[in-house]
Amino acid sequence: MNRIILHIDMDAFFAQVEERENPQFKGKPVVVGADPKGGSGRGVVSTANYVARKYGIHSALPISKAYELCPKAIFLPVNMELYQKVSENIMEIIKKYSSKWEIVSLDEAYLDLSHIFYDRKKCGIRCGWERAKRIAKKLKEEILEKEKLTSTVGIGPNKLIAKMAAEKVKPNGLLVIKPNQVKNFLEPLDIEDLPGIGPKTAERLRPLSVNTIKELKKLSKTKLKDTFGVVGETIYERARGIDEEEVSPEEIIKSIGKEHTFEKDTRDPEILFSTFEKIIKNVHQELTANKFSFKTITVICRFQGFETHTKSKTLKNPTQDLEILKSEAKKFLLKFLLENKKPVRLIGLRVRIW
DNA sequence: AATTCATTATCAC
DNA sequence: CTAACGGTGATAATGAATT
Repeated sequence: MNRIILHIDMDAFFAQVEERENPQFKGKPVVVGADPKGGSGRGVVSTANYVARKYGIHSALPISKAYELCPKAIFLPVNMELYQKVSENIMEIIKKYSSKWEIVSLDEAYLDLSHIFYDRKKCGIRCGWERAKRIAKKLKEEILEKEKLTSTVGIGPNKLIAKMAAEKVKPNGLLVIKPNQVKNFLEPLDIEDLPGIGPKTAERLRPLSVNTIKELKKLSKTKLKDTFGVVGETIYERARGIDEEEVSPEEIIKSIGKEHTFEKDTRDPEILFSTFEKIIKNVHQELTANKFSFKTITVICRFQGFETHTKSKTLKNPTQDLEILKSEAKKFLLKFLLENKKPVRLIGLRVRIW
């Protein structure tokens, strides 16, 4: 079945919302994320607006580096409640454009517009893509009108192409890639532009003289499968623009967790255990609020130097008992401290839902 | 021998 | 000291433990 899939992505979402709320920020570099603390902050950048990006600041960049690149930027904490509220409004708008939608995150969604091929007699199959483009313009306009925020839309024959198209024309862009354009669109792109190829995978491909998708396509399915396993096969398909993933709002949570990075690495048991206690309670709270039981408990401990370890235990039977969670989790933390004498950077707890 | 469990690695947002 | 590196969640690989 031929499809028309739309992907919409809000431009520098968190930063743009902050700019909307504080018009005096317009034209200035805005960085939403951890507190830089005069250069000693430990977190990362959540979102940088496009002015800040000119300084080389981007998502996931350590906030200390961001501060170094542009100390005069406006640094703001993440106001998640605000973004959540704005996101809900936007998603309500998006959902009106097709009954087949999928919310990916606070600022991203897919729409399946395939129905426009059929639902108007006088419009033959030929004009489907033109109509999709009109719809996208309308959607972008409505969001700008009602929420005063710009977005970028990509349209393609599947989710993969729609997403990659949007990625290429940010910010405030609109790009339609029809089936016969997929090959030319993909081939010149860098391998890291392909969803699923991150820094590690790219690092292994570049020495093989594989830097573009065109070059990636020279590798056989067998070679990719042997080198990268299941992911390798997916990469093979994606490099050819093949993606059959449906647009659907499935959302089955499989695990819940909380973690915390300390301001300074520490071995102080008071700090470690009181923080861990809060984490445990938070996880349990989340659990009971959703009437979930858990069966597997995983404790994460990251030491100085970023050395990260996990310990996990699967219970005989699923339970909701806070006391079991507490005692098992604390046992693990204690073990970590006995096994490893380094100061602790992060502790975390995750449970697999039953 | 097959399945589950524990751990690490990688990716995305 | 020469990188800096959050929080949340998913999935896969691999080897060990269990059934």
